[in-house]
Amino acid sequence: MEDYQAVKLSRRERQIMDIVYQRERASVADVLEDLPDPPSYSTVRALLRILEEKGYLTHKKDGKRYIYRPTQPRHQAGRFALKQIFQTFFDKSIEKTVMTLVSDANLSDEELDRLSQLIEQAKKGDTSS
Amino acid sequence: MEDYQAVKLSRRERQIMDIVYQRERASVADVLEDLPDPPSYSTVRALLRILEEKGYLTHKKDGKRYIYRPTQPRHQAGRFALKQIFQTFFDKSIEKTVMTLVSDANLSDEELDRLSQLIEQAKKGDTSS
DNA sequence: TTCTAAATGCTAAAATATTAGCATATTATT
DNA sequence: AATAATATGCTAATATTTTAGCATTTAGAA
Repeated sequence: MEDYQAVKLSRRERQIMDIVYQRERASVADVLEDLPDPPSYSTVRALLRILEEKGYLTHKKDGKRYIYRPTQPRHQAGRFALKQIFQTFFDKSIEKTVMTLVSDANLSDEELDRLSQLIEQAKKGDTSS
Repeated sequence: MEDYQAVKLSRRERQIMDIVYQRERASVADVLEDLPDPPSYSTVRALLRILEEKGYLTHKKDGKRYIYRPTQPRHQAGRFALKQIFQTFFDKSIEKTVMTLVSDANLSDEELDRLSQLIEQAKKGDTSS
């Protein structure tokens, strides 16, 4: 099967990773604030510590508190996550995935223009694999 | 926070839901086959039963064995999952998400043409929100 | 510098998820 | 209709996750 990062994570761990990725960096209080069915402060601290032990997060001190960040770059993690999605829900088809996104999105004209450009580039550009 | 379906699922439950969505429908043996770090047959049965109790799956009999299917349509679940992804990793921007997909995809010319068409339609079509 | 508020370190309890195994049922074959 | 092979039903043990609480540290204000 797929060797997707989040496969290994427990429920709370995933929730927390999502929050930290969304915020790019987060204190314990930040995470607690965003967590559904919020547990106690020490619970969050414990989970952040575990995620750091497992190598998914690092922290640095900011004043007297810790600020956590993902170790894996956001963009890279996003790609992994997308891969998982289109494999699972869209017959492994990136085209179908994009179709769904664009159809649902109600993008602005500017956004659509930029996408057109990108696609034109792709058509001309690399025919490589 | 987000009320995303998978938020509630345990690690194994998610793995199994992914497999069933990927296959559209699956027997116990199918699931076992695709599961990373495969557990025992009865383990898989137990988890499928639990997922059915929770309402995520149904089964019907096929000969003497059960075939499980998701209760929520695949496409709908896919949309939810995509939403989660672009909120978490792409600044809530569908455009950025599509950009990443298209850039990484190496789509064929036909696929790119179809996407162009879709975008053209979107430009003309609904200006609504 | 002392004090206070607010943070982390650590450990162990409680809850939940994961697993295996034995009993029973079902289907197809002989 | 008896049998063998292959399913499921159920229950209880084990492992992991999730949690709280007490001890300690830290940074800044008085």
